[in-house]
Amino acid sequence: MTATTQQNQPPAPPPRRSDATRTAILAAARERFAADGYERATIRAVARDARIDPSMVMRYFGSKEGLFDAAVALDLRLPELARVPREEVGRALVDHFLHLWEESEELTAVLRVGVTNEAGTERLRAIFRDQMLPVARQVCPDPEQAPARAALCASQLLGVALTRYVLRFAPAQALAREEVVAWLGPTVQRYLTAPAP
Amino acid sequence: MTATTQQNQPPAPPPRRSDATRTAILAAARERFAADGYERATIRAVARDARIDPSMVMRYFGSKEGLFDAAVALDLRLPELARVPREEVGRALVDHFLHLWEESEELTAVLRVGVTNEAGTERLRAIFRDQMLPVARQVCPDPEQAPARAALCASQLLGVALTRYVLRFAPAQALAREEVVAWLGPTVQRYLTAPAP
DNA sequence: GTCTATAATTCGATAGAC
DNA sequence: GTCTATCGAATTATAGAC
Repeated sequence: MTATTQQNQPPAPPPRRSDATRTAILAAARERFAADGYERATIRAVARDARIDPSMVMRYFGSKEGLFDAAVALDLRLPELARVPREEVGRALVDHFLHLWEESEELTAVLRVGVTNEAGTERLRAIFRDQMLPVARQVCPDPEQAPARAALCASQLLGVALTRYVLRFAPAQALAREEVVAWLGPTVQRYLTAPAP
Repeated sequence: MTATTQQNQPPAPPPRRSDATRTAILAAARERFAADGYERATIRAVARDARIDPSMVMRYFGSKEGLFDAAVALDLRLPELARVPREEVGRALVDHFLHLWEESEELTAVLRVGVTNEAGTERLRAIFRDQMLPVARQVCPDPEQAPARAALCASQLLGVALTRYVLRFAPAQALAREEVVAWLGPTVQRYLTAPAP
């Protein structure tokens, strides 16, 4: 079945007939990378989950690294926080991150892969640099301190994700999301806006 | 050269002649697990670093998992903190952890492995349960809240180690250890002793 | 105790028929 | 676009000579 009925939708994405296969592969890849990390997430397993042939993964994405790059295009959607009052940005950030983490497996995938794969590490560094750092630059008093403050925020946000969603410490999972926000919100707020100690 | 001159030292460790090989293997294993994680840290590479034959590793430790178990016997030495005043335990904990992390590769190894290997995850959970939790029980006001407060501390301590020593975010590495202590000390102190929000 | 040789898998990647 | 078949390399683990 060829895509016959499309003549002019220049800005709209051209719906190729292979898009379904493509997205199925990517969804399966995210799941596997999140559950197993880079090394143990095999192309064969991804293909099995997507109910296609392993060689299709190679055809679509060229290599395992190409598959990872395509599967994890992480947008933290931090500009959504642009309109919260300056003194509430800590709570908002924590709440936003927890929602992000729970609504998709992409963050778990990139964290798990980032710990054992060099390309994954570089990806995490880029996300920090391009998405977290600008927020700190905008919020914190002295722009020169922005990198340090952003790094402190990242340490707490990644740390809670690590204990809650990757290592799954029982007491970390037992906390309700509102409790985590109430505890960590002031911490992140302080890292961003409090005078340096 | 056989160990001839030992007849009675019952409590003292019997210095077998193969101990040197054994410790060389373990040191190499820690290094490899810390640098590469579980999957990419091969027995062959460990043996090469220790300048022995790969089959010796199997003979000494039975399997790759046995090697990991033997290589990472993590003692956080937290009882050392028993005598610091209650209101300074936050700073002391952060300082202690940073020293631990910088003086050996064992913590990096167990964290990296814990993220992608189930046995490693279980090891990290055990360390949290047996070493971190008791400190919280001793310090925090309501013992019933100890697990939650210990989990919060772990999230910040593991988070800063993650960004500093594993992912190596540039701004996280640029911070001096004293700066990290000054920023995170109050955080951990609050997680342990401040009234619940 | 140490080493050689190799078994038994598993993986990423490729070639080519249909 | 999809699949079969397979290559070449790497791994853990074992068997056995010395």
